Amino acid sequence: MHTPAATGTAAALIEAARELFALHGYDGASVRAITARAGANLGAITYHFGSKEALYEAVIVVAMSPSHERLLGAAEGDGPPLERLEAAVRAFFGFLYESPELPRLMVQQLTASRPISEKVLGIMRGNIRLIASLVEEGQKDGSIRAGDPQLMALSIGSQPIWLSLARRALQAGVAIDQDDPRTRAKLVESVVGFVRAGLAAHPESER
Amino acid sequence: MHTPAATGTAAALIEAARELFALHGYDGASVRAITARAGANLGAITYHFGSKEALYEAVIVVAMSPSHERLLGAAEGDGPPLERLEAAVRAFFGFLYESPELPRLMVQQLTASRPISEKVLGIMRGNIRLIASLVEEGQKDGSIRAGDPQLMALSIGSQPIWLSLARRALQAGVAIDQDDPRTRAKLVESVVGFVRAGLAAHPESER
DNA sequence: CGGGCCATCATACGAACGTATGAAGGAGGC
DNA sequence: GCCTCCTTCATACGTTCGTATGATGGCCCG
Repeated sequence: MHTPAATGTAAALIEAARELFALHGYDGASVRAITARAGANLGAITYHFGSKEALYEAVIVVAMSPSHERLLGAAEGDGPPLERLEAAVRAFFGFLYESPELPRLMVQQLTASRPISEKVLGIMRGNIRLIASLVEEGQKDGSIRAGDPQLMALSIGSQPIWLSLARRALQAGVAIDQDDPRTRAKLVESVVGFVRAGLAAHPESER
Repeated sequence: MHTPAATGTAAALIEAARELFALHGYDGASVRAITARAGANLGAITYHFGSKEALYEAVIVVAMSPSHERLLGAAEGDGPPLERLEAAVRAFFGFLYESPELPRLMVQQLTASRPISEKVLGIMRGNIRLIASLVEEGQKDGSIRAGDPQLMALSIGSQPIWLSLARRALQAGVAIDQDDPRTRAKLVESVVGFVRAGLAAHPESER
């Protein structure tokens, strides 16, 4: 019933909630902790959003929304589809690096018991379609091998998402520290190379 | 301090906890709900495991442990490394299909704020090393292109894990229903094809 | 200047949480 | 038959949860 938009307090609540939801999960992030971090009163969530649940929905929609524009920005251009796909992978990595909380929020939505928000599904669908259409374009001009474009898009998207999700585990488990720019660049380029090789129709030697 | 092993009640608690933790997260699954589902008394968790936290640790270790043996079973053999890698991908998919709760439990561990259990890290590390060593073998005999084997292993593993995690979202969002065996087989084979293409050194035509 | 409105505040309420406690049950050894 | 130990049981404790309530503050418009 509320459309709180972006007053100072509401925006601060969304930001604090994004951090705490990502860190501790929906149930693990208490209304008291969120309002305290936002510098707001305990009743602020109820007042601005109606309930904790509604705040969560607002948080994830706000966090996911920019991803599609980022992908779009990387995908447009006049280069060959394969190159634009590589740019999209790099852009997606970049976006996830800037929004490290997003994969955690997404995965909570995907694995929770309640139904997935229609807005979240819509954004996800749009991103998959965008990548799939690039693949299709490459298949038409012969630069990308045959195969279901949608499934290929999923193979592509899996890698940035999961590698961002597992950041802490990779650091602790196999000493891959994505906070180090050089390490991160290596990782990104490895994935880009894997995607390029996985898609390319002609087995031309690379680089 | 307890080493509960597998008495009836303790095993039932682990099973019920695995289901509820996967469904609702650590904080979302209450001790009361778990014990009720296991048909045990409210105090059973404290008695057998000492605390809810210790039960959680037991659950995830028990769930992850078989994965390494499954991968090992698929990876050994005398075929070419690329074929054994494909078998490993298929086996990993199969394992995740039989243990749909596992990715959810894993991702909770990876994204929570508390440190990741050393046992979980150990199993993960073992799986990555196994795949990486297969890649390395293929690079030595020239069948797999150059590149960091560990990073390539991460690209490979990302796909089964994330696609299992996103199962519900893929069903609701892009109508890919992994419960349908034919759909699932298509998905698995698409990933296997992507991995093969992503690794292969010689661009020989496939199939 | 005064009344209306929106935002923030302290505080309270009932419910659910994880854990602690001590009694009751029940099979096995002497 | 009784004593012992392991397990299960009902119940209670203190804490924290999300939300509700009514008072208080400050700004704008008439």
